[in-house]
Amino acid sequence: MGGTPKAPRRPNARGQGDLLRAEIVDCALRMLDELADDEALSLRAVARTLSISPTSVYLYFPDRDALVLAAMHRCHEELLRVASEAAADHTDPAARLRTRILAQAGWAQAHPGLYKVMHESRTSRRPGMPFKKVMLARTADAVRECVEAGTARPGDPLAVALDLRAAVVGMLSLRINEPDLPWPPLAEQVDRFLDRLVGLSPPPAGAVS
Amino acid sequence: MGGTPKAPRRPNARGQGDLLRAEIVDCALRMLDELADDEALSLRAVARTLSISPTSVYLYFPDRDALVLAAMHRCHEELLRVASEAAADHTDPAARLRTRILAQAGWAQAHPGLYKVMHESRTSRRPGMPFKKVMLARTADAVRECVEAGTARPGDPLAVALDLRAAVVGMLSLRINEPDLPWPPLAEQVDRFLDRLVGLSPPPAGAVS
DNA sequence: TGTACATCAGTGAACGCGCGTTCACTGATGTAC
DNA sequence: TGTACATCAGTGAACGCGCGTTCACTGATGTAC
Repeated sequence: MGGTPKAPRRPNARGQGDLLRAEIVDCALRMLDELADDEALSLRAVARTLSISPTSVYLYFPDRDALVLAAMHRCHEELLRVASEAAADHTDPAARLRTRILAQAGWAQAHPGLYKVMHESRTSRRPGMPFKKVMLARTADAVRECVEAGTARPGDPLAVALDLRAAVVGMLSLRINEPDLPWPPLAEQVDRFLDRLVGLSPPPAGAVS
Repeated sequence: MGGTPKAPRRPNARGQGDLLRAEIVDCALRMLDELADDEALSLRAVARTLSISPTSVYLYFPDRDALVLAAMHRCHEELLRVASEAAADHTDPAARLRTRILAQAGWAQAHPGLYKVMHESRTSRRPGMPFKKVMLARTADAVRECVEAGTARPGDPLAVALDLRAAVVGMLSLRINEPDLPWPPLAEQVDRFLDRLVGLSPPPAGAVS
């Protein structure tokens, strides 16, 4: 995937031009996941993979940059959705926080390249990409719920969330960048962070791994 | 720095050819720190900055890749040296561990681009770059000293070091990539990680900020 | 029912750029005789 | 003391490549009359 061009294609039906736009974003996301580097993605490579002309991309995006931003925007939304959907399965605040973290971690392990692009790339630091800020705010909200429910150690939810996110982000980054280290099971390490940094007691039983 | 070429230069004296090699590595390191991306460094840009011909680089490195690896190798050694020198100032195991972590953090904040290149780049993941493994081993040794001295909570030093490094690496990565978040003072956050994750009591008094 | 025309989705050739790498070379300096 | 020569540090021109972007274009499909 990403290197081998698909078969030649027929133009989309009249009025269905935006289908190609979605395909371009899709393809860019797949390639970004493989490249793990937003600067390495080339508009021509995307076009080649889709068997379209490079100029066709300009029908939907003013330049290469806009394509990358569109891809990252979609990724951002999907990641927020994954975490929120996972949290919606639970009513207990502690389980909600834990599941949210595990969902993010699962997504990161499934899409390590995209994780790097979203968290570590130059483009992710640009204005208009408040990605990590939103993630932090969501984590802080989940921590606050736990504190208010009395299941977490009292404290400033934002400060606790900063500690927790640092630990989780670092763990994921190291697991991706240094997979050969003797990593414990992911859920076990996450639970230790929740216990030590948030003051959350270990969960009752099995959940998402 | 990095963009403006220096004045034209005279050839080094006979027998002093390796001086240029050192200058090339130096320059590559400065540019890597600015670029924060090993793939973005071009051999031609290095030559341009030093006012030498691109072909001169080939006198000392077989190709662009070898230049990048040489730069990262030097960076690796310097980072290890910084941490060890800082630790050598103390005999108390807890202070040694704390100072080591703070030295690494200080270096990362002084050289954010190089930090990213060393920790997050594609090149850093290649065989022959056991950079993060060595850092982890040093941290584990420092933790072991604390456990044996009874100043840290008993436990497997390697597992504790993995947790601690995850938190520290994530904190540094987030501080670099998302400087606008409401970060507490660095030493304060490090001490909290040492307390919660290692079981180390807070230190007596002031130290490196 | 036919026909002119607007609209739509997409193309092909060409541009200038910076890159890594190659090759044959220069000009100063030391050394053997 | 002179001179031929080897060695050394470094250069200049050229190559082919993939890139982002531009421009004028094609060919099918719907619509107004």
